[in-house]
Amino acid sequence: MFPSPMSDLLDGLNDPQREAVLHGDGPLLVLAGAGSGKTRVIVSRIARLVLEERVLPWHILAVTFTNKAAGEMKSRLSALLGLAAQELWVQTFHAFGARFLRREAAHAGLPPAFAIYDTDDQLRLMKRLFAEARLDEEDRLTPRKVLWRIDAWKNEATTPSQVKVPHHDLAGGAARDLYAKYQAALARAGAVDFGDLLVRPLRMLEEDEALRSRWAGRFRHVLVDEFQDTNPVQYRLLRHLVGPARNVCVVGDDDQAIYRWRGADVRNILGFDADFPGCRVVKLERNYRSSRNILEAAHAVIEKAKVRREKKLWTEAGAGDPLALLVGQDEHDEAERITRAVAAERGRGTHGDQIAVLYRLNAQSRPIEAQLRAARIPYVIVRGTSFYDRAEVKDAAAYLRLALSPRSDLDLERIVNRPPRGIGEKTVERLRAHAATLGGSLFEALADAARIEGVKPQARRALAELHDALAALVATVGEQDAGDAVEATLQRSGLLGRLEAERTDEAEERRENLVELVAAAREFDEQLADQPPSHDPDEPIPPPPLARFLEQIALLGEADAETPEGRVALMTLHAAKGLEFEAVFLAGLEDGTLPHERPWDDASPAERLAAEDEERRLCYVGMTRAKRRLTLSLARRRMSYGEAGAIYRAMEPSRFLADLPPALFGLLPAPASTPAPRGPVIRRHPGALPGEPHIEEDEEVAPRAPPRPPRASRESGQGRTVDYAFDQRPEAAGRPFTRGDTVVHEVLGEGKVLACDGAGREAKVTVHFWEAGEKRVLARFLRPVGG
DNA sequence: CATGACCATTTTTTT
DNA sequence: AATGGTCATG
Repeated sequence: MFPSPMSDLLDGLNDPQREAVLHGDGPLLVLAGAGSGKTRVIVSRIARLVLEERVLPWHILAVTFTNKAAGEMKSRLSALLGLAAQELWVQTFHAFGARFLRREAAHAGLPPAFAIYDTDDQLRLMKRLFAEARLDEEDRLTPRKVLWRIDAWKNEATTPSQVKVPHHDLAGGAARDLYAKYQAALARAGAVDFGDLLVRPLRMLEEDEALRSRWAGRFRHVLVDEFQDTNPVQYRLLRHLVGPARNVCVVGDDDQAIYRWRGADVRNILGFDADFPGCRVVKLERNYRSSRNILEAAHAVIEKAKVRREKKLWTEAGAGDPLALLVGQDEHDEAERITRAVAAERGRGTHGDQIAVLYRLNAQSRPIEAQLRAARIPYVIVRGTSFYDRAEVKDAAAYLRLALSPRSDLDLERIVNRPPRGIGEKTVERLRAHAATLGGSLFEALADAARIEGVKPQARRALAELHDALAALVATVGEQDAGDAVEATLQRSGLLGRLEAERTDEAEERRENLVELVAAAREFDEQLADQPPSHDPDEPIPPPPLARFLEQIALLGEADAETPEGRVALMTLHAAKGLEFEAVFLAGLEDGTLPHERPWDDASPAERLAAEDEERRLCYVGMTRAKRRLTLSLARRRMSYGEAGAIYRAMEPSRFLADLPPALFGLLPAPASTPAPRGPVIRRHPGALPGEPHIEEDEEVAPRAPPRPPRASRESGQGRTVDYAFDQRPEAAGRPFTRGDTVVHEVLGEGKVLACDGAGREAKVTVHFWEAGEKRVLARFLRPVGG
């Protein structure tokens, strides 16, 4: 007998996994703990639907939250289904929204090649509106804060006219007015922002019966990954897309809900079975990823969350290595210790790309990068964007968007004097005024440059030249491949010429970035060419390649770029969701960093608790990324804004550390005591608000502590232990423990070995520790090396 | 109008 | 630290 594709799909699945894959029609909720094989379940289920149930690929919609997740799913499906996989609708919610709006552009009142404004565009637009409304940050209202509110409104599908603001809330009222103006500006430019990608399709579906039934009948199966992170708009959108057969499968884990700040509502998953009566619920609680120590630790943290569904993952894996804790004097020292430990990890044969350093804030990556670079350890920063965030690339993108939709005033304002062509603020003001009298866009005013009042001949000529260049691009770009369009634009705009003329290293780097942009566009063209012709009868005429390329840039950043092999990955905890590594380093376990605290917001107590819960889940997500080894680290003090201020803030170890059972950590011989380095330290005086530090001035700045020797030294004995942690694992001690040894426990502090049996490869050690004035006993098995 | 010096502000987290 | 904005100067 030949193995059927089906038996391959089910091979090695446990019972609940099988149940989820084989579930027939009707709603299905899969509660999938970290590392429980959830992606495999979704992928196998989709493959089964296509292979077994003969569902047409374009009748299946699978949505994820991140591009990484979508990419992973697609590539696994390609392996199972071949070319058919390309016709599945597997994408992020936002990418789906964009696709929806492209199809229904006419209906939505959008140009077919509408632009997608990213955060940066949004901010610039809002600043412009502030300037026009002559609002100088009244009532502590800043462009950023307004955008924040708009985002929140959009997450709940609230239109400007639906916004309810109490009379006395002046800032709220102003924000609402700005929201209306902001939407009007987007409409004028024929653009949408990220929020619109979800809200507009939702409104269209809610308002148009015919459209609704068309889309509700379109997908025979809808699957949603990371369902715990859906916000109200996404959820309502989803409900419209689920057809009458109610074939909806959602997969998620309330313990991994980390997007509350973006409007995600865990109640979507907690109440799903109520919303879809008769829903089958499958729980995946067996973890296949991590050692038991790691799971225990993660569970100890998540268990303390105030609001959560009680559950516990289990595993058949062994205890594995103990956790380790590195304590640095400051963020540099922390980074140094992490780097040494990473080097040791690689020394044991772990591949670089199986090692990750995770942190709460992007800013934490800097010192770690510096140390890794110094140690010549190759690394990558995994971040949504970076390449496409560069100024020159954004300039180029603005030209490209203008070429597709010349009405986009925001883009025109950005590039009107880039490269510098002698058009200053005054000229732009006149241009704007002229556009206003014409009642048209800046581009139309530009066409009429000859008649703008009060512009000097020189500037007038510059305006006319810019218009000619843009008009030429507008005429050609729609017909071209993305690569050709980008190349022509870089030439015609003068962006490239300017950088070539400038003979500095910086200009050269910028020029290379632009060349890289052309290469990316060409690669995109090739991908398009490789795609098989669609079998979907509803497939509309595709928009110009350039428009699709720009969409990819807006939605994807460079996340799609292949992850370089063998490099240690650095990323935020948010970015790490859904990934796994042999060894994980979780940095910055301090109160204030993780859990992160925002001193400036005056949230209600309930808010604060909910926020702390989310930080806990974030910590949990980070810990559960690790398969075999988990190392936590912290800095005892941390510099706030850069080196210049030279102001440290003293940090307390994270409250989450206190939740970890001490026995999960390794036991080590006591290190030589090192005096704490002296330096200016900020302490919060009792009763002070966070963020209002008291600076202790009596301490002198001392050079940073010299790097520690990598091996534990033995001589201390009595000495007061300064660090309560030490960054070697037991085997690094180089010899077995004996009675009377002074040891340092990474959490409890210093203790003495009272009993010790077994002399060979394993020894049982009983140690007494003094913790907060209380004597505690710790017993553990250790495997010292050598002897 | 362009340029450069000086300053204030910034930090969550991502699509 | 790095960015963005304001102001004075050429």
